[in-house]
Amino acid sequence: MKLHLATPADFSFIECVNAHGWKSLLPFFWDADTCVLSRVEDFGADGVALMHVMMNDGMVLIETDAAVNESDLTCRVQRMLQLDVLVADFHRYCEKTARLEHIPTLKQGRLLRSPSLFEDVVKVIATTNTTWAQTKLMVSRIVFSFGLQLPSDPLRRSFPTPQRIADVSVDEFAEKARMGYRNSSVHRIASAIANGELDLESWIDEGISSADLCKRLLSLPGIGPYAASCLMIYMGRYDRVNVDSWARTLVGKEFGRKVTDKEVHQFFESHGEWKALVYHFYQWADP
DNA sequence: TTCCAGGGGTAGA
DNA sequence: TCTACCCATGGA
Repeated sequence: MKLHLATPADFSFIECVNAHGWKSLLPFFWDADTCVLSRVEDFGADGVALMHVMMNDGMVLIETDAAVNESDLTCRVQRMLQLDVLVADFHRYCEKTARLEHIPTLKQGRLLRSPSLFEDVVKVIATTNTTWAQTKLMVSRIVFSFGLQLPSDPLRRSFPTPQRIADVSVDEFAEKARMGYRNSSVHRIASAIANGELDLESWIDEGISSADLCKRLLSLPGIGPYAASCLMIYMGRYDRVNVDSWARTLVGKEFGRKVTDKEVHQFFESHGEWKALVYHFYQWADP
């Protein structure tokens, strides 16, 4: 089936997909030559389908290899591409701020995210204290071990639901996912969702303050300041910078010396509610 | 062997 | 609030 979605004038599909590394984590597959983003998606009662997302005549075109619920499909793609996230105010701020002028021109500001907050949480945990190569391996092991097979190509699988992970013991999960000390965090979160103790997805649309949202995210096992700030970016909250080793490197170059996390935060302090996006799309003098 | 990578959790000061 | 230490994993 085919479906078209209208996009805001300040939306760029390419910039959204390329904004960070998520396009390289299964079940996402990004074909840079054709500019088609695809992934296997578990539509529950509608089954497992292969989804292709691309631009067509200024609109987002979604193609699936099986009939699925149109409303469900639309919601998932809108979340993936942050079509519901407003960036106009951020672009206006960038227009009058040094080293940010390129952002509205390129229509940057949206970041590819997973169809569910659960998947984003698991993937962010998989980025902590490890290399990007290891992150990709951890995520691919989760997908291949616990995701559902695509009927037309059993080698491709969906990202598992919390229930699929909760259905196995933490030892079995650890043996297959090999996420090190992160195993128990992921399994605990999946189990809490599966048994009804935790309703992660409801956090997305709740109109709570950034401070309260941050507290909630920090209450999750395996989620610390860095991970919480990353997840807040995906939820349209940019007032906390996700200080990582790359941020310390870049700000350290600006200062010409090693910097503390506090100094990295201070470096972005003047950008107020846009701090995290500024870090993400900042034009560094010597990257 | 040792270090460390897109940190988190904890204890102690 | 800060520092120090340990935490699995796997590549360099």
